[in-house]
Order: sequence, then C-alpha cells, then structure tokens
Amino acid sequence: MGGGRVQPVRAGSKELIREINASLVLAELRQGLVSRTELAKRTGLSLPTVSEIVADLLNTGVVEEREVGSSGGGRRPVLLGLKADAGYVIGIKVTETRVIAVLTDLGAQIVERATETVSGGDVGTVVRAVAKVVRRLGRSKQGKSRQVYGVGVGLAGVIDRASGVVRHATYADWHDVDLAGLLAKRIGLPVVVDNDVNTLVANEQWFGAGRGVSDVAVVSIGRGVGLGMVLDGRLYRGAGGGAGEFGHTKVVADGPLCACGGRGCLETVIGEPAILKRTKTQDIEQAADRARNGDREIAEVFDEVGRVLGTAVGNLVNLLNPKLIVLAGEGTRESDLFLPGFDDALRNAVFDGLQRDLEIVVDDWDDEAWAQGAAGLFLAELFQPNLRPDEADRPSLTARSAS
Amino acid sequence: MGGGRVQPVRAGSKELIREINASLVLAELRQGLVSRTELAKRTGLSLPTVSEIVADLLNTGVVEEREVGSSGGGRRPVLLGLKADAGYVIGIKVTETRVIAVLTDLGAQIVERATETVSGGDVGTVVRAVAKVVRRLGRSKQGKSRQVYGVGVGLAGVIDRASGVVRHATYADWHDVDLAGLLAKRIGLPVVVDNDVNTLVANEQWFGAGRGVSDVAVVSIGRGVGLGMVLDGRLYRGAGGGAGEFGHTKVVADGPLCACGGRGCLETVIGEPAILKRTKTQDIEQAADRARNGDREIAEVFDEVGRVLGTAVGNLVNLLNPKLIVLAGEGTRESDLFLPGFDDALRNAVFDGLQRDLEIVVDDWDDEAWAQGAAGLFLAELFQPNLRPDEADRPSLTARSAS
DNA sequence: CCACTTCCTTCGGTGACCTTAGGAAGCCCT
DNA sequence: AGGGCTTCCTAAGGTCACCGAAGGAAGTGG
Repeated sequence: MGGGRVQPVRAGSKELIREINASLVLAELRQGLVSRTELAKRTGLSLPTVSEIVADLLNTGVVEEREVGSSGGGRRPVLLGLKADAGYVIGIKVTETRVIAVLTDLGAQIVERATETVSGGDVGTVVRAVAKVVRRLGRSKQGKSRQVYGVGVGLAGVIDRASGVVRHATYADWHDVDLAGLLAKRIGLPVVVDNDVNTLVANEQWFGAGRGVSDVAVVSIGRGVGLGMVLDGRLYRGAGGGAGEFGHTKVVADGPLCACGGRGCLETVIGEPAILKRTKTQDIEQAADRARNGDREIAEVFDEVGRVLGTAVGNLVNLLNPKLIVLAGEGTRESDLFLPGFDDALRNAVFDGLQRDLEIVVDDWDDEAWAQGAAGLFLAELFQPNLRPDEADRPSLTARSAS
Repeated sequence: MGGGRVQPVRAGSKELIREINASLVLAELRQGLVSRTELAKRTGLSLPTVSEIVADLLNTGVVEEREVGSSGGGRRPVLLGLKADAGYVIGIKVTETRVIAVLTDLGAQIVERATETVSGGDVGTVVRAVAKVVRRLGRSKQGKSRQVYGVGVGLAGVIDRASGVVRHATYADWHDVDLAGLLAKRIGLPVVVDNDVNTLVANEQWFGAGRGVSDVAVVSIGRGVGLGMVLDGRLYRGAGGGAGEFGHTKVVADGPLCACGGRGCLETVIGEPAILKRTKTQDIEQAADRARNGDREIAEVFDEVGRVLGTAVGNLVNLLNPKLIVLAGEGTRESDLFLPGFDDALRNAVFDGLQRDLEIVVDDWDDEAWAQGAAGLFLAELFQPNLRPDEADRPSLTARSAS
C-alpha cells in the first residue's frame, strides 16, 4: 500500500547498463545539438559506446543527425539532436469544468491543443472527455494517425502515482478511483496520473527555472495552495502519494474552519475564497485593483497574506533546504501586492545559513501550461532509466524494443 | 555549491552492475541466514551469478558459510551469513562536553566503548580527542590491531555531508570546518561526518523501527529540536546539507527570541531551556516529577509543549506524508506528560487521508545509541552501491579491491 | 538401493563495455 | 596542390558479468 518496503534498486544487468547510458546520452541531447565526441566527454562513456548508442537511437528515429559543426583545424563534428517530431505526448489538466489537453513533441513544445467542457465531476464523464481529446489529438489535420507515446494527466488531489489511483480528488467526490487504469484501458496508451502541482514541478525540473537543480519546491497559489517538490533530483510524492498538502498545514491556532475539517489551515488565510471574504469583494481582480488604487485596508490584507505565506514557505525551507522556490498559479498575478511582505517574512523565518543560496522565482502559468506540465511528466518517465525494480511496464525510450 | 546540478546517475558499466548486485545480496544477508538459492529468488538474480558474488564475498571475508539448513527431501542448503567480526566500524557522537565512541561489528552491534571529555569546543581539541578514542578502539585488549573500515561522526549543526564540512556547529563557534578532512588525515581512515540526527535516522533505517520503510521522519527532542528524514528510501539532507532545521520553524508569531536570532522558533517553546524557564525549575526531571505528583501548572506546560509539537509534526506530515514518525532524544523521557496533548494536536493537524497509514513510535536513545547511529551511518555507506557519479572515493564493501 | 527432490557448480553463449588502431574529413602552410 | 596536423568517428578485438542449460552433490523416502 504505497511507500512500503524498500527494494533499493533493480538488479544489475546488461540491459540496465544500456538503459542508464542511453538515458545519459538522451539527457545531454535534450540540452541541444551535440557531437558524438562531445557526448562521450560529457557522459564519461567511451567513444565507441556512445557511437553505438547513438546508432541505436538513430535507428529508432528518436535522434537525427542535424548539421555539421565547425572546428578549428580538423574534421568537423556531426551534430546530433533530438528528433522532436519523432513522436508525441499528450498532457492533460483536469479541472472542475474543463479538460485541457495539449499535444507536445518530445521537447515538450506544444504542437496542438484541445479542450472539452465537463460538468458534474462524474468519473465516467471525465474519462469520456479525456478519451475524446486524446482521439482528436491523436491524428493530424490530414487525418493521419500520429505516433503518440502516452498521456500524462494532472489533477488536484491525493494520488498514488505508482498505481495511478486517485485516493481523493479535491474538486469531486472521488475515492480510490483507478483513473490511470480506466484511461489506459479506454484509450490504449500508457497513462501516468499525478497531482497537478507535480505536473508543474516536472515542467520546471525539465524545462523551466528548475532545470538541472536537484532540490526545488514549487508552491502553487490560487483557489487552493499546493506544493510539489523535487528532492535529490527526483519528484517526491511521499509514502502514500500524499506529500505536498501545504495548503492544509496549520498556521493559525484555532483559526477559521477549513473545508478539510481542520482549523487554521494555510488555505483559510491565503486562499482566494478567504481573500474575497476578508476584502468583501466578489472577485480577486477587483480586490487587487482597489488595493492598487489606494484602498489601504485591502492592501493590508494582501500584505498579511504575503507575510503568512512567507513564514510558511520559510518553515518549508527550514525543513527541506531547497535551492529554489518557485511561486506559481493564478495567485501570482497579485504578486506585486504581497511580495514585499512575503520576502520580509521569509527572511525572518529562514534559519541563518540556509538563506544564502536560496533563490525565489515567480512563474505565472496558465491552464495550458499545467497541461504542458502533465506532458512533461510523461516525458520525464520516458527519458529516465528504470532504476526501481517494480515499474516493469513503464514506458521508455531507452529500453530497446525489437532491435 | 552544495546541491547544485544534477548528474542523474553514474554511467553504467560492468563494475556498476556488480556493485549493485553485490549490494542486493548483502542487503539480504543482513536480514539473517540465507542460502544461495534463496538469495537468487529474493534478488531476482540467476543462481550462477549469486554463487559467483557469494564466492567473492567469501573470499573477502565479509560473508561466511554458517550451518546447514533443513529441507524436505533434498540436498540441504548451506546457510550464509554476514561475518560480523570480519571488520569493525567506529561511531562517534561529539557533544559539548564529551566525545562518545563505540566500536561496532558489521552488524552495528557494539563491541567496545570509549569516551573522552573535551572542553572549550576548540576544533583541534575535538580532533585530538577523536583521534585518541579511535586509536584506543583500533586495537583489541590483546593489543592486536583491528580491521577498522572507517569512522562515522555525528554532531549537531549544519553539515555538508558530501564534503564533510561543518558549515555551522550548534554548540561551538565553528564555521566551514572541514572536519572529515582533518580527521581522515589525522587517523588515516575514511571518515563520514553528518548531522547527529541523521546518525539516528541511519540507525532507525537500518536497524530500528524504520527498517525497510522508505519514508521516515525522526524528530529528536531535548535541549534542541532536530529532524532527520529518509525520503524515498534515502537520507535527505537538502541542497546545502541544511535540511531538518525543524527546531527553527516558526510556530508562534512574534514569539520569544531564539538563539538563532529568529522569533517564535519551535525550540523556544518546547526546548528544554524553555520548559525550565516556564516551569521555574532548575532541572527537567524535577519539573516532570512535580507534574507527575499533581502540580497542575507544570503539567499544563508539558501538555502545551505536546500540543505545539503535535501541530508542528502534523504540519510536517502534511508536507512529506511519511509512513513513520520516530520521536527520539532525552525529551522523550517526559513523554508520559506530553504525549496525550501531542497525539490530540497531531490528529487535528494532519490532513484527512494522510492519517490512516501513519505510525508514531517513541524511541528513547542514550548518547551511546547516537554513537552507534554514527557507526550505522558509515555502515550504510559501506553497504550501499554507488549510484552517483561523484563520491568516487567512497568506502565500499561491494566495489572489489584486488580480486 | 533407487527414484526423487533440492542445492549448487560448470560450461558455453551473449552483449555492453573498454582500449587500440586506423580511416575520414577537415584545416593550414609552404 | 600536396603534405602535415588536428579532429571526428568507426572497426576490431579483448574482458567481464550476466544468463540458461546441463549436470554433479547431497539429502529424503519408499
């Protein structure tokens, strides 16, 4: 049941070696055009090995020889690059009202989009809607069927990623729904389901500000407050997939009642509904506008929101000592109003010495970006070697099929 | 600078395979006596491979053939076991006043002890004291020199484990002291230095309640409050080795001033000095006795301590969703007084659904156990394969020396 | 004492790695 | 234009850890 016992690593074998090394090569190729020789240098592998791996990848069609580089007095290198259109991945963000989907190439660049409205939050409805957009994106406008490697899905809730089971969805009354299984069966593709904040994290880690940084926390603010973490270079999900319930950490003793049943949750102070209530406005934009136009009381509310968030994030830093904090979500649109207070409170809360290398980035994402993140999540799976013993049927670019 | 860029995994090679597989075999052997056939089943390796690896280990002297098991109608298995006295490891806990050292076998069982008093907290003094106990433990009573694989050291502070540099020590004015380097040079053995709570964690993970559990948080309470974490099966230290400053998370807005310069730190509420101050006693035992004998006011203080800690730990659970929480340290001696409040507050703070699989264990450790933990930390190094590319000169049982 | 079971070893094959050598393709200088 | 030099890549051969299959070793039970 999630977490459980440790089987530290998968048993070593020739195939494992090849997967690891192919992944190393692919990881370098994602950074841009590189020659074989350069690849050998960067990965630490010998040149013949790199050549052989590259030959494999060329064969599969994932990589292509691009152009010829320049050199100072010698044979010129053949630059290799990922063949972005060698295949596609679909990323999906499921919200209360809509299913937002994007088709991306292997570089996570968006190629096409599709949306479906849903209502009711019924599982069947959502599955049907997802199947519909996947079908639509699965073929080009000329009607040709596309090579789609799989689908990544993000939604708010507690999700056991290993099994793809939604333990509990935030905006619907789902319990222990095997969404990945249902979808995989329905659309016949590998499906990865994860918490939506984790999709953002994956995107950050692979394509955004967190690229190459091994310890990152992404805090999403908006209606709720979410948290995704990359620890030691890997997305951390907790024993039961429930890590990151940042919005329900208690920050006010005997504070206001939260939808979760607890009292004084962070969300009850800095979530959108809480702000609306305290500013007596209908709409967050309206509140922000007023604050910007001199409404001191409302400005005060935003300032306090920033301070509370700053302290909470500061405590997070004390616990985890990340190198980078990314603030994301709609809530960042009001960052001009709360950032000063946030910064101040953060500085006060963070233990001396953890400050110096800490970086804070505000990154505004729209719904489409979340979907793109979901695609990135699947890509991450695709590009990483299988070190764990379970996950045998994970999708992979590096595990060779028929050679 | 610490953390930094990701080099996801070490390049694959035959040696890596062997290291991984030897580690798998060793991991099984640590659980008890096992036959070759059984090892093959458990590790997923083929029998010939297991035999070969075992042959290697027998050769090295780490493993030995013990006895012959029983079978139902067939050749009886040769049971293999770790040869505990094949070598030793020294674990050391450095405190303000003493250097406590233990010599353990490869099963982390204590074989001998040694202590040195230190005063002043000067780096040179500590190094000399450590060297002294190591020298003493390094030879048996008959004066024969022992095979010692290395030394693990734990002390309170922010420590960059990769380099063994003490960024900041809690009870002394050390900054950026390369303790591991100094010690290694002085005693001529591999040295691993880490935060003392992490030594406890290592012990829990390998030999205690956390054995085989992949997500554990160990909270140490006493004079200060510490936190060590195993996340995804690995000790987590943060980008700069500074993770786990649980004692300096802010729990009271504008609370009392802490030694760290901040306000409202957890330590300022539940640390031993804080309790003494609030109960107006000289000695924590005394306070506890009074509470147990009916002093309502003091009992109230302990109850509140429990509640504050419970909420803080609850928030920790919300963030990380561990499977197990271990409470350790001298502070647990008063657990009868604060546990009820702790439990209550914890239950209220933890997000629904993260509760069900959560386990809480109180584990009282004395100073010697911390030293044993330090030994365990080194053993963990010794038994685990090198997956990372750096750490080339890490001590290891599995990387073969001259065959 | 012979069938049967279980444990372990021996042997040969595969594949991924490496090192070494050498061919290919460019530059530069006389 | 052609020989030297540099750089990039491929070819060939060796090593080693894995595996599967076959078989020897050591028991039990009829």
